[in-house]
Amino acid sequence: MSPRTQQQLDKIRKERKQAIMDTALETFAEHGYESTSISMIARKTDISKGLMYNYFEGKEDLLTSIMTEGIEEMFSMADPNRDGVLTKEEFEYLIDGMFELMRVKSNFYKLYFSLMMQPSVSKLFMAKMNQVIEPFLKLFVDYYTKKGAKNPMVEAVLVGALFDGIGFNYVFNPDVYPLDEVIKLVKERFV
Amino acid sequence: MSPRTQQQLDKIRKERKQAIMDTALETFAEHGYESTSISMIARKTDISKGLMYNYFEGKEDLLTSIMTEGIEEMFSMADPNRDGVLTKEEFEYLIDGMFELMRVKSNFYKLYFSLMMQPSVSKLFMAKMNQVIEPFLKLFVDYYTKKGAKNPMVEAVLVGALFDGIGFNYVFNPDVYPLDEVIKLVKERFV
Amino acid sequence: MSPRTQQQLDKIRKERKQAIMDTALETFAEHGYESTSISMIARKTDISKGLMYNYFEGKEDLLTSIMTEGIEEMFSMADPNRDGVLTKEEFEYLIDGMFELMRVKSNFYKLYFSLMMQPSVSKLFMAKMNQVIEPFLKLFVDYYTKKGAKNPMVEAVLVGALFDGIGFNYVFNPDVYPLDEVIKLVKERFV
Amino acid sequence: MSPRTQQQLDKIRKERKQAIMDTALETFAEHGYESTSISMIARKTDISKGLMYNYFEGKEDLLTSIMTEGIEEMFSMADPNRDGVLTKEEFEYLIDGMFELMRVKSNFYKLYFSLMMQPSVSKLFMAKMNQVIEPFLKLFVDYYTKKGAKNPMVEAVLVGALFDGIGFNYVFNPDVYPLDEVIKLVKERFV
DNA sequence: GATGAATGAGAATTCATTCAT
DNA sequence: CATGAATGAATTCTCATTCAT
Repeated sequence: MSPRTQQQLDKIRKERKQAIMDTALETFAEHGYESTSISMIARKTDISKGLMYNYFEGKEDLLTSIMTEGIEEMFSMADPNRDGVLTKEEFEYLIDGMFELMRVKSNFYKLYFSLMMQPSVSKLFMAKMNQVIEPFLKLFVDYYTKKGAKNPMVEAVLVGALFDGIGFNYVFNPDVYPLDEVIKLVKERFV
Repeated sequence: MSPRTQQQLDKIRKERKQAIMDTALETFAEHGYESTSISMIARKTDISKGLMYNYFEGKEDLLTSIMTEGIEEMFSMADPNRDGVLTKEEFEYLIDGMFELMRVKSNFYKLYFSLMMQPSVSKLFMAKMNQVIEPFLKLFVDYYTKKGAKNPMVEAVLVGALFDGIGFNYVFNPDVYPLDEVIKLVKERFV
Repeated sequence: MSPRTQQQLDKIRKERKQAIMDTALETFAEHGYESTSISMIARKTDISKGLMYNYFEGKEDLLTSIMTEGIEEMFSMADPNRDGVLTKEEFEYLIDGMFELMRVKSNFYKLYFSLMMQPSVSKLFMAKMNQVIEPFLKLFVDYYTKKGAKNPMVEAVLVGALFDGIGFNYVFNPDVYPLDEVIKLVKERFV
Repeated sequence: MSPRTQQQLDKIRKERKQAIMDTALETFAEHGYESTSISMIARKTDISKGLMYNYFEGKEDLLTSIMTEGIEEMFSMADPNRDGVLTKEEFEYLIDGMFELMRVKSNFYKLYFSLMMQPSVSKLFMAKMNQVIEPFLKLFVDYYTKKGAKNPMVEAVLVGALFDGIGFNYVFNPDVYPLDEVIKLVKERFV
């Protein structure tokens, strides 16, 4: 047996780190951050408690890593800044993308929503999330401005609230929520 | 010398109990249910930890009491069942009532939202809240049916999501949120 | 209404004190000393917690009072020292008396046995109980000496153990224990 | 460097667990189950409170483990079921074994007796103990039947009470109790 | 890297006792 | 005399984190 190369080690490390984060996200989403113990995550990931601390500085670091990754992923997947202008088709496409993200990353959204509710925790992520949200808001404002809305800012805020509300309702009841039809209606009414 | 009369005792009990519930609601809303300790509440209410248990069976009972009271208040304040039919004016009035409630009881809403995010806790209140929400949903469906909407149910669900989303955004940023204008727009767009 | 006389007050006081002790004995016997709370006793006796402390200095004092009373009662009821000599008939009579006492005062015996098991507590009562037991033991020794037993002391000790054992088994299973037949056999074998 | 092997871990766990159980048995026997705190046991075992919960689910589990072990040990050491029949010699041997056990495991017996006194706890062990006691009782009944006793069952019950009583007296005064002579007399009188 | 034993701070809860009324 | 609100110390238990191996 030749010893593993540095690259192999890096790969293992990266994969394991991801495995921990995946399990943790799932568990945080299911039981909440506070109610999830490090032991639980370690057991589910099939590693020892001690090893967790080799990959993350602690529980909070684990949470931050998950959230950061999720936010970045959101940012990269749904980056709207192609040319800074939104056509009708692009708006619709963006809406689809957004809700598709919720479908695929529903655990992330669950966690996100639950963290937003705890101001003491949320400050950590608020800033980051705002970096994601703001460009969208700006796009919306531009869109409604161009459309000649009386108060484009408010219009944009309303759409933002709508996305949050639908997401919020959907991720906690994915099985019964009529997401597709709701999306269709959103498009009719807000695009 | 002589012991307190029953009335005096009742008064003390009622006031203390309310004081505890007020502090607890505030603290739960600020830090979340899990992250709030009984000690914290006791300290803030300026009573001993032990006394908490004279008034509530435990942390969960305290939470339940707060939520039950809040839900009942909500129910009584915003009871829509006058004649089971919603005119345009009544719909607008109802919207105003709803958001007024959020303004006044923003801590309750914060707590409500945060609890909904924690499956472990939420089951307790889901049922109760649904009793409150369902009649509204039904009213909305009727309203949109009468208005001749293609898909009244989806329309109602969308309004529900909108209320959640606005509430959610508002209670966590009450100072900067343009609530009045958003409400106005909701009325224009959804009534 | 004329105020109650001192005698009436004394009577009330005495009766109430007895009522507390009765309830306490019952509850201690049922749940054990440690597991019985002052609140529980107060509630059952239908008085306030505070009043308990008007009658007893504390939980331990209450226990001591109960035990002292019980032991004294035992002493007075089963006092064998008529002339210091035990005939066969008297021995049998004494045995009957003893077990009759267990039947009537089974709660006291339960408590007694359970306290004896906790050396830290028992020291308090050991001394007192020994004052009760010793004369009996002496009587037994005399009896067996007169009967010409090889080792009267051991004989007496054995009878003592037998009484304890039967009592112990009986008070914890009074419904199924064949007390009468066992007593009969004890007499046959040991008188 | 390298983590401990499974064997090392097993050894540590087994030893620690046993150490805790030993201390706990001693302390329960001395102060009673209720009056013994986890802290007390941890301090005596020279480990942290928290570690207790690595080895036992809680105080009750600790008690159950101790009792189960003790009962099993009793069962295995004093198993009378060789051929289901008891000769005179075997009976005497059995008596010796029983009291030898009391001598060696006097703490277990103390705890056993004290638990039997607390109905709240006792139900847990009553069943188990009866499994141990019943075969003995049956043996005794057979023995006395064969001996032609008028009422073998009562005879057996009496012997049972005697064992309890002697044990009870002995374990709480092992230094002064004339156990050997009492045993001798028991054999003379009951074998 | 990897393990899980071990710690210690802190959580919820209980309860004997005190005391203002 | 009587009440029960109030306290505070002690109890059981949890868990993030450390560390010897």
